Amino acid sequence: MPMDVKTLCLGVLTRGPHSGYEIKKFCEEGPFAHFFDAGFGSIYPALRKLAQDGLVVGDSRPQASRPDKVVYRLTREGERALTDSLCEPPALDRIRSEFSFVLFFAHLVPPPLIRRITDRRIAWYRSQIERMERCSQAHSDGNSRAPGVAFTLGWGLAIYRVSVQYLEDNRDDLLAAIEGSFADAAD
Amino acid sequence: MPMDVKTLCLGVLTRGPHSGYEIKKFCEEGPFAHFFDAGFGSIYPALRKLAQDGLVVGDSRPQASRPDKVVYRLTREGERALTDSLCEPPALDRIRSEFSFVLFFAHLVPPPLIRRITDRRIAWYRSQIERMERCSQAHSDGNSRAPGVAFTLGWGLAIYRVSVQYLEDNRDDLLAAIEGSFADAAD
DNA sequence: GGTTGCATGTAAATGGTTACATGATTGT
DNA sequence: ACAATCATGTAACCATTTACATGCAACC
Repeated sequence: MPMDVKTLCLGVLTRGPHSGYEIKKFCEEGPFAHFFDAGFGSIYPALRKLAQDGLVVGDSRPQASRPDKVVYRLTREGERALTDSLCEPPALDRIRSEFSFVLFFAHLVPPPLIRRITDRRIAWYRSQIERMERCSQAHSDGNSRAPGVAFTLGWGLAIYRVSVQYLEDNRDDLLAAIEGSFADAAD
Repeated sequence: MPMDVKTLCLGVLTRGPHSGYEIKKFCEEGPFAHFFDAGFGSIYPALRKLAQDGLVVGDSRPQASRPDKVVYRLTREGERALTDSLCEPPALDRIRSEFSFVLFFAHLVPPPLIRRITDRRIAWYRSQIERMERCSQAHSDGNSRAPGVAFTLGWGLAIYRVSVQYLEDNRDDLLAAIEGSFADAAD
């Protein structure tokens, strides 16, 4: 088992029992929203499969006027499976950045569009940085049981900050450079 | 067409006619080896599909004692399709980092293993930084036709450098922190 | 009255990886 | 002798995305 949504679920469940919905939330707002993301369409089947394999147990809690909430928790086998896969040599990161792709070919795109998407991306990074800082504060007091949480948060913050810095420092130069070449290309 | 291997191929081919093999090379060693990667099993079918759709043309060049080399070049329609997809609002980056995942759960992994994989990762980043610096020099002279190339390279370098920095600065603290908790967990 | 949040799930389609198949040449 | 580089491709499998389906409660 390399790193798929199943392993993600096992990981989240080490932090306590949760439903599929909550796992999704964790991927969006939690401390590692940055390097892993999954949709309902992959989380629910993953949990079901894990339950079949005995790595998690689902506890169905009936709710008024809502589908039953199914809270999953790790079994011994599940813990084992997770630690086993954590001990396997991690593969290289897979990054698929459409934004970088567009910037790479910036000379083929109208400059105002480059400006717009760059500004948007900077704003998005800023919002993420804020979220991560809040998250960081929430984790700083007490919870030293999982030092990796703060570690990866700090790393993500470092990357996001340097990215904002870089984009702000170099955006205008890039725009100036393509302003000429894009005009040429549109002959 | 969002960003898939087909779009990647179109992008590479703006820099001149190339074979599938060369496109793969470009993904490994070229200036954006960092944010996109694809295997032969996806590149060859992608090129074939693009050829069917008239976005590229393949020119088969017989070679002695080797399979024919098929050199593809963009058509007008292909250029058009690329610029169209470049103008679509880029999706958020998808990152899948097994390494970060392991560090997040560092307290569940034997500390020596954490040290080993972290050292390895730092070494890998270093090698990538060197490669990118070489790449950057190669691109600095003359080639200002595509300013986005240097821009994305610089961005990648900034991220890799800050990552090495962060990992080196915080690795020992992380190890010290888990040394205690891992011993506890293994009761 | 419309949107957001809670809460689960399925089915089809897409897209990509992995493993296989072939084979000469060059370097260690 | 063995590995790596060049060179293409297919087929099976796997994982994930997307779209669909349902429906109440709370807020604006």
